[in-house]
Amino acid sequence: MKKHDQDFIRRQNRLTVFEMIKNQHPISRAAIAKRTGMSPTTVSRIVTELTEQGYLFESDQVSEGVGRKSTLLDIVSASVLSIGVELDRGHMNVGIVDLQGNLLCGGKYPRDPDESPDKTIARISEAIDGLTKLQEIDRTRIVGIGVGLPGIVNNEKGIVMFSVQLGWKNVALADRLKELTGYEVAVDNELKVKALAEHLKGVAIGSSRTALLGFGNGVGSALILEGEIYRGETNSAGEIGHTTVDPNGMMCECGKTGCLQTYINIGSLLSEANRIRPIRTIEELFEARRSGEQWAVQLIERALMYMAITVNNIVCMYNPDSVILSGELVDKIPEVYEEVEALCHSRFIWEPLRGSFAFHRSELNERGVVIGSGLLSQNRFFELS
Amino acid sequence: MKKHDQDFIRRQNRLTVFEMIKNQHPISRAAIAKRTGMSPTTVSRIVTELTEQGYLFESDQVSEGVGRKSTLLDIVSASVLSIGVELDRGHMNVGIVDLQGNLLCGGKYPRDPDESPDKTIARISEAIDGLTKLQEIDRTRIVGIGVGLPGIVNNEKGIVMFSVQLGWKNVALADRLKELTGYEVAVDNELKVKALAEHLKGVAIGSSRTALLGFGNGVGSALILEGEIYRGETNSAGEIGHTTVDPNGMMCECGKTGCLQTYINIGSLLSEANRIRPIRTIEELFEARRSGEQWAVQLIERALMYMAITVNNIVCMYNPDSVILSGELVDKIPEVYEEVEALCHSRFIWEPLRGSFAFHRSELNERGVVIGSGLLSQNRFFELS
DNA sequence: ATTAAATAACATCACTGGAGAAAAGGTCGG
DNA sequence: CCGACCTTTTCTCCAGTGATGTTATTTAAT
Repeated sequence: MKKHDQDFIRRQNRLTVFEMIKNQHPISRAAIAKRTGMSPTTVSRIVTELTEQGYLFESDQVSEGVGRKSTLLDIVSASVLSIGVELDRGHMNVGIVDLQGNLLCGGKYPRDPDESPDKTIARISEAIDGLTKLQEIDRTRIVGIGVGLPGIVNNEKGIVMFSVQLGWKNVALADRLKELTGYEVAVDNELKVKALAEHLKGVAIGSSRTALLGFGNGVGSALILEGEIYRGETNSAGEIGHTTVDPNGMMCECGKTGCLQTYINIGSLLSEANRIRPIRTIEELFEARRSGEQWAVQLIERALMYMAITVNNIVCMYNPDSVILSGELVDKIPEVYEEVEALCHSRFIWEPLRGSFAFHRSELNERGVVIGSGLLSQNRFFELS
Repeated sequence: MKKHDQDFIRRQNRLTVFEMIKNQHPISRAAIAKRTGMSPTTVSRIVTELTEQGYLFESDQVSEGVGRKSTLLDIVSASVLSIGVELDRGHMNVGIVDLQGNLLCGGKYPRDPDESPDKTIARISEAIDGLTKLQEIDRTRIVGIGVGLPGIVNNEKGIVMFSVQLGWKNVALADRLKELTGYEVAVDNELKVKALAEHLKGVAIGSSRTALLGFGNGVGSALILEGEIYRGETNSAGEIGHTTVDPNGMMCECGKTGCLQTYINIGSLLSEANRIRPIRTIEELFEARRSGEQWAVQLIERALMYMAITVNNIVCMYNPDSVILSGELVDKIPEVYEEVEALCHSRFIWEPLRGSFAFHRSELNERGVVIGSGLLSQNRFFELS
């Protein structure tokens, strides 16, 4: 129910042109006009404006057959920079991301799981100071900070509602970090920004409906619809960790029984494994399976089956065009992706939907959250400007 | 990546004004201007135009305190009519729906489950002829036909991909019906249009994210996002009947095991019941439970539990602001709604999401599909005009 | 006299379309 | 073989269209 006026048109068209160049560079003015349906005049005017603001440059002259050469336009990728932050229980990652989603520089910092929010926020700020002091970075080009973390986030107000992994509850992360650094801060759930990154710069470029699944210390999913993160009413959409997959199953920390996460969480798998014999890491567990220990075979096969079931349930409900598997389990253990995919295709996907989507493994891996957070904050910036 | 131009603005603003009057009638020009942010001039101009086209009329003059009286505007509800059709295995419903979602007239017609598509389509056409011959109906105001049916539908092309209930596969319903009647035809899944009806005229007015669940001969769900049906890639979003809820469960007709529908389908419940003793209808089954027959208690309680689990899974994935229960089971058996709601609130909804959504029972009941189909075709009409 | 609703006349501004300059390839006659 | 000429394409300039917004005016109530 919002009005539309000339200003809206202008901003929208500017954005359309900019996005098109960002995604399909290098490209000529004429090609943009053709593809968007705008008149060449309009495109030219917008391009002039964007060039003056330093976002674009004319990269080359190329002959398209007969006629005047077309001048190709390209993005000045360093014209907009943002800082991406990944917060997790035991570590944090900070990086500087450019317009094209490249990680210009970055660092990994350990974090004490019991660290207070204030301490962590201060250390993020220090890390940013450190990175931006590197000479190549033009600090005036930084438009904001994005933070991705596990847990439920109020993304509008930038508040971490609660995060089991961080041990946080009701932390006004955005406000405090903005106070400290002066930059605009966007906060969101890690899987949501990771999905955004894969959609914009990873394996799901061009997809209209991307579903990303994260199998790791938590279990979750995220959905990108027409380039936008689907959030739901309280930004909790995709919290599949507590969907019930077996009413007779184990007790979950949430107080229900048979939650999905009790079957495929790394923590749950390890604690189950330790009923048999001491197992420290998930790699050890898979090693035990490879060497044929029956209990490990059973435990892991059950987990893999539930992962395939989860893919099916996601596909039935979201009906996406791309499904991406990600998370520690997928990144660290090569067979997880392959076996889940095989299970899906052979048995667990409802037949009418087989082939309705592309199956991918995360391409950006552990850089996904940092890149996604950075891109999120850039998106926020462009929406406003 | 589409251009925005003045024409787009104009259409959009016209629609905005029209929608606002439709939803908040009666309302004055000034109030519309305030709420949309448009200038009074623009609103006045659009109102004049819509009035000339016969969609609006000035209903009353009301003094809002000091100052000139405001003239209230209202919808001419009969200015746009459409035909809603509900197709099901054993019957079909046809009705005429006005702008406000009122069912002006309608009829129920039996259908032979083995009837061929051509026969059914011909009978729909006859039924429409019958209804439109009623004198009160201004046939020139009818803008199209909407059809809702169980099954997977290609809504863009109006093709019924397949429908177990109707026994149809690859039927070009829209094209054939358009040929026969001359009207534009929109086709969609019954739950999707039912959700649309509840969102526009039923129990979920004003909701931004409505999830509707249908428990009946099939099991399904539909999601309305910001007033639009969420369809997914192949218009199959929300097909929860074949999400897996118990990998060790019963064989489903789809070839997988433990599909949700094997637990709560009316058909499945009856066939399970008949292992014990002959049971014809779902009412009989619930009667058996009320009289304390243990097998019936168990069977039904299991079903109710799975319904609650389904609500939880929907809530976790879609994170809606409203959840609507509908379908034959809910409509015919009063305790289903109450018990499922009780189960949800006491045990089955993940704690952080309790209270994040409103729980409703379908308000339009068996008229929902007819009304929704009619409104769908009206929406289609307004998008184009 | 003041306030609010509706309207009329005028102003603003984003896009369009046509004309024209620039630049390259193709064609054709000498 | 080569230069003149034509065609095609890109891009820009300028006037024109049509949407909304602004300001002033009329009407009606406190």
